[in-house]
Amino acid sequence: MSRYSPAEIEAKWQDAWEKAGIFRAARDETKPKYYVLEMFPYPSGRIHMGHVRNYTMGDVVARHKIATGHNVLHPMGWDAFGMPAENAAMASGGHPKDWTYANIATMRDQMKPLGLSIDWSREFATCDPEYYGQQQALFLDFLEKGLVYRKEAVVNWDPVDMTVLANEQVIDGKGWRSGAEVERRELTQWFFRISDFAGELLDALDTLDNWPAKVRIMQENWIGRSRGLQFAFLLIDGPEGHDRIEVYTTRPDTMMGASFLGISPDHPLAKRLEAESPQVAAFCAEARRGGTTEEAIEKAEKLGFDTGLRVRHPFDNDCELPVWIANFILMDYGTGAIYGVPAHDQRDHDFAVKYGLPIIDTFQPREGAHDVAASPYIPPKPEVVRYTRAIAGEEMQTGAEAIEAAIAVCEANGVGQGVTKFRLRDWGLSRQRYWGCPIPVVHCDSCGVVPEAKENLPIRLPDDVSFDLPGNPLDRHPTWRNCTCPRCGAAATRETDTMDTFVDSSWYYARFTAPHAATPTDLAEAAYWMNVDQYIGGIEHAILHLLYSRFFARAMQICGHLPPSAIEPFDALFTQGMVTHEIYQTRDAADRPVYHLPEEVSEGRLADGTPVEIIPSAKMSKSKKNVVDPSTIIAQYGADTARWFVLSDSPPERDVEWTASGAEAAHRHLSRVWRLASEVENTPETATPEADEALLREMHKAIDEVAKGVESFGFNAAIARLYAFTNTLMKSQAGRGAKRAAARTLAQLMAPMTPHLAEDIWAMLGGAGLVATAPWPVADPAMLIDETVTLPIQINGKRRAEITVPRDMAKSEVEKTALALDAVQKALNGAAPKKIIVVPGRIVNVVI
RNA sequence: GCGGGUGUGGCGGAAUGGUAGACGCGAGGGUCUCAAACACCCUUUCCGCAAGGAGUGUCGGUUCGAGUCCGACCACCCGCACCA
Repeated sequence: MSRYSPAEIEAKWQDAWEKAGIFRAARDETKPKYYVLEMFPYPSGRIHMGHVRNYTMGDVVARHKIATGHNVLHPMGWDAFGMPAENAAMASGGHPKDWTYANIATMRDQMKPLGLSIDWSREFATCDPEYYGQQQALFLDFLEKGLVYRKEAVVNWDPVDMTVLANEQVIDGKGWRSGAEVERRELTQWFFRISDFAGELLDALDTLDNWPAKVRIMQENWIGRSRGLQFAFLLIDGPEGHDRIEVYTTRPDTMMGASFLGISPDHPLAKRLEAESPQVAAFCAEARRGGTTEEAIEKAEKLGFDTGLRVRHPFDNDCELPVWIANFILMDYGTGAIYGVPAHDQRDHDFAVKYGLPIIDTFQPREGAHDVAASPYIPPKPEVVRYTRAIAGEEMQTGAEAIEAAIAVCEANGVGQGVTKFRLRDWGLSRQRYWGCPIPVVHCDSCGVVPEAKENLPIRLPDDVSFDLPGNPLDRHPTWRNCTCPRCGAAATRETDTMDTFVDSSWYYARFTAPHAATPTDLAEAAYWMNVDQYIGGIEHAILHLLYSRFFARAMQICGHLPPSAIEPFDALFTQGMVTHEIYQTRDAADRPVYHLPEEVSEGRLADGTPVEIIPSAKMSKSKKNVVDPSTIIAQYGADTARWFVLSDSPPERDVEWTASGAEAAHRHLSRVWRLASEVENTPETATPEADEALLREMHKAIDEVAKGVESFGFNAAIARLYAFTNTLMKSQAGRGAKRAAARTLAQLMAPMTPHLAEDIWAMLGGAGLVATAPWPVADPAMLIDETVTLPIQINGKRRAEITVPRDMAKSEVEKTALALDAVQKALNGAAPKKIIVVPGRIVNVVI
């Protein structure tokens, strides 16, 4: 073989790794453990470049950790339940199970040629009964501990997917998957008690130092803690059973400015009135409809209905406030009722103006005036204000101080109490779908809802189902739901709802530590391997998956399935950018856009010569046809080229644009490296000691900088450094020994990124064993410091000259040398410099 | 509206407060070849023939020295959004 032949060497080395079993993980107390995990894929059909980028990053981390003496766990599996499988079944008449497992087989076959350091013996799919059976066991444990419960609730109903969605899965009033307008329905559903953990999940974010700040902030906002006062207004002549309205406010300091009371159309009082009055019913129907329609319209239109009822202000017996039903008040936040202070709140102001309600100023800024009739006065930042209608001090700093003072006064007067509320609500997990984990409970006429007995797990999905009708096939299955009550033995029916697929991905990381255990986890294995030291995936999971997983780790710990140390499952998180590509577009006869695959376009034209419009790079997507198939690239250039390219060019957290020229350049470079290595043995033995020394110094610098890049997710910088070192090596006049050492080190440094090429070179140059397990090279600090340094000479901060001097030359000597320069003398023009700054080894600045 | 982020050549991007533009792409020129492919070499921030000057979104500040720190602004991107 005389030229770089990736197809040959990649198969060869993958085989060698497999035979050596070096990626198989086992507990070993003598080594530090390292668990690296990439977010497991949904088996949608084929892998895409985004997967390649994600798994390559994880592989670089894993291989670097192996080389630095860690016991590495690097598993892979499949997030295999979900709607697309059912949709495919509905469209083509197949079975979701067949579709899913076929996709898994395809994608596994596509992934293996990438040469990832994965322990495939731990592979599982969440749709394997062995996995979801353990998930059912977890569910039963959660049920026993009160971590999951059943309640009737208004839920988000996706009319297209015909299932319920969690709040987190509703984006802009639309289903996260189907994009359909979400409706509100009242159903009895299962919920995880995640809101009980709201405070803890929020506080613990502070401990996640190695998570991106962005993700922590997003979770913080999502959990949404607020501090306020909850109290009641007494109703005057309210309907029977309604003598008070509870409200929650974060601004009790402005309570004296209240001019109306608003309740949600879903508030119990509103419902009571609705039953009595067709007018109220009509209004509430209108208001509810508005709740999920186009946001822009909703925002503009505030709708209110005066009930005619009145409440008494707790601090002013003479003050009576009207009770309105308003469309902007949400039943599921706070108490579903508010008091409006138009003078100090934009929303209340809009409402008051529209319906002619009073605007009562409760404080004014000390300087200047503000007409609250025109717009509400909201202090831009905490400032001292004078309360004209105060419940605490007359003069106070707005913000937290005023609010706490007002709460204290209210509590002292028996008006409510200070409370902390969260935006986060319980996680509804019931889905009216087939292709998910069955909820292991039965409904018994005499015993009610009964947990399934653990020995009956897994409750398997039936295979004989049809998808010719919308809705849940489990509901219409003739026999599957028939069972006996685990408690009384009478005939009973199974729950036909399945679990949200986010449940599956909320604990898979723990299952990987003992994928074949007869219980959800094996505590000894979990204690050894957890936490995940480095988790890598997309930012799109910043809230849903990562928040649910954090809840699950806590819940599993309560049930004894995880050790206390695993309360936060992911020590470090890295969110990688996407792979993008230009979009090639033409227009059809009706001027509609037609997209073309990159391989159909050459020099801006289709094969028939039609020019294409080039639309700037965007995330690869099948609909825009701006995709390249990893398997095609591997066949053309090899996996190492694909790996090298997705890591180069852009920082890993940012998007990287896939270009044909970039891929070719990557391949060209790898060919050059291979050729360079293959020619090292032809290098003459003799060379100058200076050339050898210079090359070895460069080698140590490369070791130092590449290691820093690899350790800090600076893969693009590490690769740039490797390019530079390769260029140096190619031009070097050093002798065979020095070149061999340098090339071998180059192989080691490249091994995390291009493992096959690295093995081949390593073997070629007589490296012992596999480079994958060879100890990572260590830079000699002495070799990082040069004997002479080139110092830029600045005059007033502008570079004007440079001098090359011995590294340890005395400051005074450097100063003297610099001052003697023509450029400096010319600038000084006979005068003495005001000041000379000498930073040893760095710079000289002459101030004139 | 609230929260967060990012602005550096034709492009992707490098730069512990110390030579801005590493490395790659693209472009231009050249060597090899009958020719091409492959490979290799040189140039490539801008203005200028040059000497030299300007330059990291804008305006200010701190500093001997600012892409980097501080303040204000502009632009773009992302997340959340009638949350009381």
